[in-house]
Amino acid sequence: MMIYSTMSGKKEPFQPMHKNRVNIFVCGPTVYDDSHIGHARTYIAFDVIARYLKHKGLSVFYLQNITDVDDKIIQRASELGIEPAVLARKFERRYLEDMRTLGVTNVNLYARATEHIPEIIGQIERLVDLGFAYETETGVYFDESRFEDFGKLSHQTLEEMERHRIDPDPTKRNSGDFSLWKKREDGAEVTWDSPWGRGRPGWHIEDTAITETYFGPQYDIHGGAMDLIFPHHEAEIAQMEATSGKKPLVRCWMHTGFLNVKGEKMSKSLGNFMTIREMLERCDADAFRLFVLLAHYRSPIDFSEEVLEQSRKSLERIRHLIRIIEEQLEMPGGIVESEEVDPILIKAKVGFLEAMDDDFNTPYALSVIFDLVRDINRRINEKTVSKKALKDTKQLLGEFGGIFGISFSSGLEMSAGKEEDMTRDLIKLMIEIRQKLREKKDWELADQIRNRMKELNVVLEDAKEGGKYTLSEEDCLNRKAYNLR
RNA sequence: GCCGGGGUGACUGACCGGUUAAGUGCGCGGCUGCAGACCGCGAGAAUUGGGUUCGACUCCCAACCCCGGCCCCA
Repeated sequence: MMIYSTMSGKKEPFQPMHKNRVNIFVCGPTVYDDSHIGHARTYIAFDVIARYLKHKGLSVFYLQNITDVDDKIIQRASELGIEPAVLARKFERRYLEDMRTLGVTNVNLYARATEHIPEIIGQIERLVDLGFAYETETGVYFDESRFEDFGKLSHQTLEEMERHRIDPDPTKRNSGDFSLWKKREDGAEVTWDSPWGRGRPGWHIEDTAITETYFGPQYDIHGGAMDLIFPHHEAEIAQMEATSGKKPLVRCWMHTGFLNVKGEKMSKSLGNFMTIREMLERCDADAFRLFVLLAHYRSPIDFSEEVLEQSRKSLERIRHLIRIIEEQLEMPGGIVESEEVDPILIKAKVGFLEAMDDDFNTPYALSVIFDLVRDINRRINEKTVSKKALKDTKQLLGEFGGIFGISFSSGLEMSAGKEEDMTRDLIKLMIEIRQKLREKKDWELADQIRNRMKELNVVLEDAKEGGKYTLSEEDCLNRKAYNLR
């Protein structure tokens, strides 16, 4: 399996450090507000990566931090006149709800920064003892000039990075030195005791404190979006490699591309964002997952209603085949019987695995799925497919869906409450009546029924034997004009 | 300025030095009373200029353009 690493700038064979075990850490959110769909893109991508690694038989431990102490949280909380911790817990809960709705279910442990303060302090102490960090009146800083590898991830030199820093703290030795501990005597803020007085952790230290706690000084994969490469990940490398003396901190650095709107990065500051919640009000989570997977994880993707709608229709195409297969399987006989595994299925399976093994090429894997769908559709029409092959197809699509975290199943047999049972019976009644009318060639009345039903979101489809129906789903982001920006 | 990622058909978006990517949309045909779904066929592509090559969307060089990072950010 090949994975692209930001460090080397190319695809490298992936070998876990410990036999079958993969330790993966992905930078989590700062919980001061609802997450937007750009965050969702990254977390869906890594969810699928974790799912695939598991599918390969690896034992995956997926760790994510929750930044629950930070300037933005403190600021937002004071604006709202509530405790920072209350604010952080609220948005952490909402974030976790969003992830569950999106099917992002493979994180083994969410680690809060505030629950690792002793580990953070311990790591800073070691850095100070080793001479990589120093204390000033304002806090404790990492001395980048002491760490010669600084810049190796973002491929920059120290001099290059020192330019254009905005208002460096005057007590720092080098303008690029970053904060490990911020001294804060102010009683209103969130603070902890430390060897350097009361204060709170700097930006980067929580991640290495957390990963060291659960993984040790080295692990397999570190993920995040591209904007974290510098300075955040660079700082993590400096902190941990300086502390432990062991290199590299991680074997493989993986970074996702942005979700853009009209070519620009979606972000809070630009105001062009849509929260996950807003999106989910209008769109099936599975359609959004497909939208994300239709592009490679490292490529930027441009979000628009139109493309999301295209994704929804593409998903329908797959689901429709499953529906057809289920119908076919219920029909007695009439189809060629065979016990052989169909070559079409082998081709699909091999193609899918090859695509995923090649740096998680989900767009290509999807094209393999669509090829399979087309091939099976054709064979169903030609009546040259065995029931076994249909069962296998359904099973295989289920397997692919499981890796993508997308339900490809038809959705027709949803929870059947009494009312839904009755609705179904009523629809079937209408189909029967229409059938009689059609036999009498009363097209006008038959069409009228079909049109009226369609207005009620029940789409009737005529077929030789009777007829069938689907409940049409709302367009992803239908009608309601939703203005981005 | 430095670093990184890009420029592919109407839209989204991959692979690969020579063979159809794929999806959506569109056109034609089939099936249909019609429609839908489905099937078949089809149109349509590679920012520009050089170079390497028998042959380049794919490699190299240059130019142009876009996006991102360098304070915070998935």
